[in-house]
Amino acid sequence: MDEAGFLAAYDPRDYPAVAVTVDVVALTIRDGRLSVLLVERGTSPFAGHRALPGGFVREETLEQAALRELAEETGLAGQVDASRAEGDLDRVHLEQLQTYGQPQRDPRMRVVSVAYLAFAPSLPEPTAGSDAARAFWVPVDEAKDLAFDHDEILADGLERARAKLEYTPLATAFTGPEFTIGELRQVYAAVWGEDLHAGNFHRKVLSVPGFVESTGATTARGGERGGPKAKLYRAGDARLLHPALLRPTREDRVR
Amino acid sequence: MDEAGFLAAYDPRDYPAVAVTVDVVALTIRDGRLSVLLVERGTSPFAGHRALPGGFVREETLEQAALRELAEETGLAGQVDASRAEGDLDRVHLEQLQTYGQPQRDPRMRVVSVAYLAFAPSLPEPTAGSDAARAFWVPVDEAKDLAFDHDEILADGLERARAKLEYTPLATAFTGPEFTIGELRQVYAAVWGEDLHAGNFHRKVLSVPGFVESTGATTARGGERGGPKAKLYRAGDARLLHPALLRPTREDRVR
DNA sequence: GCAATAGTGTCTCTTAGACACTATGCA
DNA sequence: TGCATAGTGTCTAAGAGACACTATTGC
Repeated sequence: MDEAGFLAAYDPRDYPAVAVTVDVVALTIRDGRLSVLLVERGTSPFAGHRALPGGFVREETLEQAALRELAEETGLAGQVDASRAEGDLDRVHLEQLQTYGQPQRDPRMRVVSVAYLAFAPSLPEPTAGSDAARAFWVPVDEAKDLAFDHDEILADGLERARAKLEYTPLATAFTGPEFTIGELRQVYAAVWGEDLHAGNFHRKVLSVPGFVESTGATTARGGERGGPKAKLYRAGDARLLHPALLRPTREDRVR
Repeated sequence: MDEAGFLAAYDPRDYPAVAVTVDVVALTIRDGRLSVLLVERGTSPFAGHRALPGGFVREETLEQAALRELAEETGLAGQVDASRAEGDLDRVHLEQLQTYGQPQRDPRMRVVSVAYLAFAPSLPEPTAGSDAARAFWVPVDEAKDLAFDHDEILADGLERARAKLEYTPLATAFTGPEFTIGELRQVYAAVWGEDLHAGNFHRKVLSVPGFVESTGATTARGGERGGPKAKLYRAGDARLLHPALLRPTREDRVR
């Protein structure tokens, strides 16, 4: 940016207008399935198609714009709306994903969209009757034929999420503040789409420094279909997993 | 983006103007040191400061904009300028880094900048007398006090580059089309800032499927200070290294 | 000859993962 | 009682890294 001689004589009106938006790939786990937040479009283009929630960037940071869109669509409060007591969005992990700027990605005008990726614990269904009535969670394998280039954005978000579970403790962003090792394993299974060996997973998680720390408590009762009470853990202070928790090897991913 | 009711009534002139630029973190290895391409700013703000090369996005993709800026600043030809026979930029690896959009990052107006990261083999110094006379390569540990938020962008680019060498074969983007294992090791040493054990590195590189493939040839002569002729390799077909080539562990990176 | 580098051999320690097993608690 | 789950033990194979060593070449 800001090439010296260029900007000196620059007037924004000399250039075709470019709009900047944010789109959010918000992931959660509902009923054991990895799901993404979608909205239904009412107007052309792509009327009737589903799309990622998003909107124009105002006088705010890009991250604030993403949080604002997320709060508006889910009907949940966050830092953005201090008037509500409960800050459900406070526990949401938000990171920038990638920026999409193909000239024709929006048929109306040049729109550059900064995509964000959010990991959320299981949130209530957006309440009907609110502004967010048209937003809903959809299992990711049923989220196809989205508007614009949102199929591609979603695919990029999913790949990022799957990779991040390998070397960061972000799986805990999908759980409540306290969780069992079994719940954590179900997060990995849902995101990666494959079951993991319970015993080996258990030992592995406890052996990675700072991944989880014990609360000392256990669940009030065992599993619905039997089994002992499980110990409860909370997220540890590690920001990276060392050694990492690698996905089961797929040779075809390599080439 | 494209929130339905929102866009229907949208007029770009209703919103404060936002400019979109690209900035490029172009890395190469010169004299064994990891170096970044910088330009000197002639005008306010930050007159006299060094900055990353970049400029406004025109009617082109974001990636084309980054390639164009890189070609303009280095004076090297690429796909962008088909009139030149040699496409030195063809062998440059380019990927999107991140997008920076803090409202006050440019004091004049709202500028959202999409940063790109480039890995280049050792390129000739930008020729004096050309348009690119004010661009130059600077060892990364001497690239400080850059204009705008370019210190942060450079730091993010370096961290990305270091991480990418671990699990991708992109180190070969810093070498010529044919290289020795020793040259490859020097790339890793320069980017990571630490020496690697020659023997173990050698065996490791050859053991990763698809990282490198033998050309059958050897260097014409041994090293300048003695040693046998080394076998020559070219990049293999792997896009990911499996198993990865991890950096020497630093516990302090984890928390 | 000397120094530097290419490339290989070998040993140890850690980790991933398969498999087996015990203990607990719900229906 | 039967079954699912929590959690642990044990074995094997692979990989990282330390160290040693030989071979080849420039000076």
